[in-house]
Order: sequence, then C-alpha cells, then structure tokens
Amino acid sequence: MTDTRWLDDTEMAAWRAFLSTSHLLERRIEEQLKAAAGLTHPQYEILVRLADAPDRQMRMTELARGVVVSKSALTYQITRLEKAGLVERATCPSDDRGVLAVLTEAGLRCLERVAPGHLAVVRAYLVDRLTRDELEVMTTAMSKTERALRE
Amino acid sequence: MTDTRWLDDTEMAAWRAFLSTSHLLERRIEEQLKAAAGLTHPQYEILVRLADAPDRQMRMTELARGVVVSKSALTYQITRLEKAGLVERATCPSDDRGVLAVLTEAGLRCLERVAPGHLAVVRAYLVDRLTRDELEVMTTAMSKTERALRE
DNA sequence: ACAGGATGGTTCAAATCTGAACAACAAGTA
DNA sequence: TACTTGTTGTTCAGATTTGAACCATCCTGT
Repeated sequence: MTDTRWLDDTEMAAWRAFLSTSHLLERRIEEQLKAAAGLTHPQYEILVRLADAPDRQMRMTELARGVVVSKSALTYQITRLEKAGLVERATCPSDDRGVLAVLTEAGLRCLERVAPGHLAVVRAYLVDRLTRDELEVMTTAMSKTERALRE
Repeated sequence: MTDTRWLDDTEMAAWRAFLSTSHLLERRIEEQLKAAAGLTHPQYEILVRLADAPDRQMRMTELARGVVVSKSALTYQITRLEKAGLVERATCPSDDRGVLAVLTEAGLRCLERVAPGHLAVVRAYLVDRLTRDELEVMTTAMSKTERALRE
C-alpha cells in the first residue's frame, strides 16, 4: 500500500465520466419507469430476464446473479411483483430447496407495454448518441470488466 | 408509441454490458470501501469532491449535483460525515439560505488513507484492463451521454 | 448409510434513498 | 415598498437494499 498508483488524466477522465453517467442514467431510467408503470428499474430487469428465459422462468439465485442484486433484495422484489400479479413462485422439481420465479401472462403484457418507453430513454441518452464503433468498443471494454468481476 | 425501435444485437450487447458492469463494479467498490474504512461509495465521493474544491468546501446543492444524489440524500450523508468528524457545516456568507460543506483535516487524512485501496479496485477491474484507445473512446461516449442528461 | 460441508431461499434489523412538503430567504417587477 | 416567483436546505414517511443469521436441502467421500 506504500506506492500508490494514481490515475493519470486520461484514466481519471474515463473513470469519472463512467461513474457520473451511470448514476445519471440510472436516475433518469428510474424516473421514467416509475412514471410510466410504477416499476423500479430492478423490477423491470427481472421481467426482462424472465421473458428471455426458457419457459419464462428462472431460479432465484440465477436471477439474482443476472440482475445483480442480493438474494434478499430479489426475495423482496419477487414478493412485490407477485402481489402485483406479474410474477408467480413455483416449486422447483429438481431441487426441493429451489424456487422458480415465473413470469405470468399479465407480467408479459406489462413488459410489452412498458418496454418501448424504456428503450426510448436508453436510445435518447445513450445508444443513439454513440457511433457503431463506440458501441463495439464499449461492449468489449465492459465485457472485460464484467468477466473479471464475475470471477 | 406505435413504432417501437428495438435494439439490434450490437446495441443490445453494449447496453447490457454497460448495465451489468456498472452494477457489479458498484457492488465491488462498496464492499471494498466498507471493509477498508466503513465508508459508503457516496460518502467517499463527497470527500473526493470536497478535497478537489477551492477551500475544500462546496454548497450543498452543487455537491449533490456533482455526486449525483438527491438533496435529501446529501443532507443525510453530510450529517453522517459530520458526526464522524470528516466534514463540517458552515454558513454561507453570500447567501443566508446556503450551507457550505467543509472538509476537515481529519476528513482529508481519511481520504488520503482510503484512496489507494479504492483506486486499486478501480484499476484492477476497469482501468488496467482497458487499452488507451478504449479509455478515450469511453470518455467521449460517456461524456456525450452525461451532457445530454445534465440538460 | 451418514457425517460434514456447501448451497438455496427467507427473515430480520439497520442503513440508505427518494420525492413531496415545508420554511426561510433571494431576486426581480410593478 | 409590496408581490410574486424561484431557490436552498431540511424534515418526514415510505420504499428499498444489504449482510448476517437461519433452516432446509443437496452432495461428496467414507
């Protein structure tokens, strides 16, 4: 810990821009989803992941890993979505400990209704402002970090 | 809302990678700061901003904008940091409504003590994994989005 | 078969975040 | 001066997140 490697200007600029932008964008998305559908961003992401999954269902732990929230946060949100009728819990046939989160028809319809407005925000502030090259560089850069963080 | 522009593969890959990575990195940083100094990431960012500011002080609203948190969240955190002796509140000479958050000596020492470990994480998972080009592309890309989001 | 250790999900308390409501002050206008 | 409008920071209630503690179940090696 004696020889600290500080960030030079290029590195610091990149890190600061990444940090601010991710927080700003998160806030904007949260605002849009709340206004349009009363959903939080994690809730929306849960619906998306389930819609993409085979049989529209997923194990709790796997889902938590995908959405990047703690197990307890997922338990809370699934309970919440269950009360809203968008998701159901089912017992896992292969593992008695397991719980499956299943997207309901209402959940799917909700997602289809909300997705356009959400994607419009993602486009308006991020995707549509970047060139093809920038998009690709971002993917490779982020993927390297993601892989490292997932061990 | 009738003609939805979905994301193609390149766009979706970039967006998903960005989203997951920002959340994963946030979690990792939070974990490191908590273990090393009992600080949250927002708290650390507050210290950084104050250390960079003239006279190591800043108006509450300006600080909230910089760190990207709500005004009430900043009030909460400044109160917290004040109790820890890292920050003080001062009255603003030019505006009787205003409050200045001022970094104390202890706050500065705390920051200097914590920064190396924090930067090591930022390096290990992000900065050191990217090429010079990737860093620069990321800065321009993120800056475009940031500017748009700050209106 | 069974002990020992890993894994899955929930519960709980504590911390934090947000938005709305509020009070005090600022700044411009008639 | 008096009015109106906008800004600043705090308070408050409610929602959400996290990590630790916990129990049930799985799995491996003996």
